[in-house]
Amino acid sequence: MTADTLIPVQETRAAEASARLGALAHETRLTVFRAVMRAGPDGLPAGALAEAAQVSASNLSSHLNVLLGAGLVTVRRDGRQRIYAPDLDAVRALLGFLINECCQGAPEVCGGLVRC
Amino acid sequence: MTADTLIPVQETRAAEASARLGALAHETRLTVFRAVMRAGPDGLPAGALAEAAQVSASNLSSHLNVLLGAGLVTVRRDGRQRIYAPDLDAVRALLGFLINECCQGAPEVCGGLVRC
DNA sequence: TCAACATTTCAAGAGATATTGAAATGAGCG
DNA sequence: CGCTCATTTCAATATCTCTTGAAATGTTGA
Repeated sequence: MTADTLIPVQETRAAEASARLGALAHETRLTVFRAVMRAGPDGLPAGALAEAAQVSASNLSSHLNVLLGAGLVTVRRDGRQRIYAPDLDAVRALLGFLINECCQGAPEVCGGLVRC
Repeated sequence: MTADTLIPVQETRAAEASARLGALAHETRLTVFRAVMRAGPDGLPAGALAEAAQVSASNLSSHLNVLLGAGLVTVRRDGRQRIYAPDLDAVRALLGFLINECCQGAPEVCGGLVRC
C-alpha cells in the first residue's frame, strides 16, 4: 500500500489538475503544447518543436520534461529523433476537471463553448 | 500608443492565457478559485476563503492578489469585509482559449465534455 | 474617540523554476 | 570503426514564487 492510497480521490484530482495547469502556465510550454495538439497522435520531433517555439534545444528539452512529468504529452523514439505527441486522455481529464469542478457553480460559463 | 499596441492579438491571448493558467496552477489558489466559482456573482468574503483553503489571512491575501492580477476574480468592499467574486468573462475566455486554440488539432478531445 | 475586527501590506528567508552553454548519449551512415 | 546528427543531461547562475509574522489600513459599533 503506497502513500497515495490514503489520499482521497478529490485531492489527487486537484493536485493533478494544478500540476497540469502549472505545466501549461509558461508561454514557451503553451506554444509547444499547442503545436503538439495540432500535430495530433502523429506528434512532432523535438527539433520541430524547438523551431516552433524559437528556443534552444536544451531549453526545449527541459520544458518537454515538464510537460511529460505532468502527463500531458508522451514520447517515442523514431530513429535519431524523439517524437512528442499529446496524451489525449490527460487533456480530456484536465478540461473535464475545469469544466465540472470549476464551473459547477456557474454553468452558464461553460455552456456554448463547444459546438454540439 | 502603448507598447502592447504593437503585439499581435494572438500573442497577447497566449500570454494572458498562460498568466491565468499560472494563477490556477497552485493548489491553494485552485481551491480558492473553485470556492469563488461555486459562490457565483455574490462572491465570498476573504475570511470564508481563508477558512475554505485552510491558510492564514495573509497567505490567502497574497494568493488572492495573484488571482486578481490574472483577472480571474474581482473584489468589492462590503463593510469591513472584502468580497471576492469570479470574473466570468475571464473564465469563459480562458476555457474558450483552451478549447479552441489547444484542441484545434484534436477536436475529439473537446467533444462530449459539456452536456448540450 | 476607542477598541475590536477583517483584511492587506511589507520584509525576509526558503524553496522552486528558468536559462545557458558545455559535455554526454545514442542512432544512423559511409 | 569513426562521424555526424538529434537530443538530453548537467551544473551554475539568475530569477521568480511561497510562506511567515509583524505592522499598517480602514470599518464598525460602543
